[in-house]
Amino acid sequence: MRFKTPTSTVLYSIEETIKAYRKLSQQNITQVVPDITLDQTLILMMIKENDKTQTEIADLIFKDYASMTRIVKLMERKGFLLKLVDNQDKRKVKLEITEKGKKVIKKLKPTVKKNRETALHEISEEEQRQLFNVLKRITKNCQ
Amino acid sequence: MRFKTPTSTVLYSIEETIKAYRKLSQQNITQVVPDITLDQTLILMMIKENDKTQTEIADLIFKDYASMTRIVKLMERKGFLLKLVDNQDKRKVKLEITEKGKKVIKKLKPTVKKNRETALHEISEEEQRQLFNVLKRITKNCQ
DNA sequence: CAAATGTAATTGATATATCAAGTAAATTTC
DNA sequence: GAAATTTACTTGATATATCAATTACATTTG
Repeated sequence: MRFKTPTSTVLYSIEETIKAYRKLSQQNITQVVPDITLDQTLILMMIKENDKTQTEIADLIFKDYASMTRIVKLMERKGFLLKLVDNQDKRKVKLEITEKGKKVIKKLKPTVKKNRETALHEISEEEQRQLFNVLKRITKNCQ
Repeated sequence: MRFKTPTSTVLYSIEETIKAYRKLSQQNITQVVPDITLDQTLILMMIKENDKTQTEIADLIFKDYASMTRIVKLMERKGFLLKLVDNQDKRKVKLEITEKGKKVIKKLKPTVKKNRETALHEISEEEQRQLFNVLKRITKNCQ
């Protein structure tokens, strides 16, 4: 069998797609809140949903812990959240959203929703299920 | 309809999958050639297949031109390739693989092939086609 | 309980992503 | 054919990715 050119595999469509989606998302987010990134937005939303530590949130959004530390530092600097030491276990960091952060979430929720709808326009539930299924299997193959 | 948590969308499976694949690929590449990245490997392989300019190769692998400039600079520093000015159009950069670069390609070709096979293990041709199809539609939706 | 081991997070070094602004060469327009 | 526009690439600034090494605290073991 001939060697396929790097971009002729479906794996590169995956890259292409996620880049296109991230670009769209960032552009729309910037129009509503100019000084926040897509990743920061997702982190804010994840904090709100749970009461997890920094590391647990990192796992949820597939971030390396080192990246997470740095993203959180920037978010703290921008006043979106506060880092608090967990009193039960002083190694752990709890993240608390500031008022500014809450306002940002409120403003961006519709944007995030719209981005997803835009991306998944006319992709049926069944197709999404299949996509999810195949992606999960590929992920497992890689682990 | 309730607002979905950021990670409950298929869009985050896409991120998860590509990260897992890149990690696997990088680990296997490093075992064979310790000082090259996955992106650099793909660029080398794309140069070999075509006779394209730097910008054209950037487009093929979905790289921003600024990123491409920097990646190419590092690759030149490591001796994998040379940057040559196109004499027909002096704005354009042609990329030439060095002997060292050629050896690297030869060594890594089986690794790249194996990585793809690992990732796509037991994903049928039909599933790959469908995956490709849906991903392309999502990409278009985002553009 | 002191030593060994494990865990959560940080830091350093290097690579890549992205946008905006800039440069130099080529092409178009008037 | 000089001025305006476009094209190919570069540079600066900032954000994120990744691995390895380190720190601080927690838990386990002997």
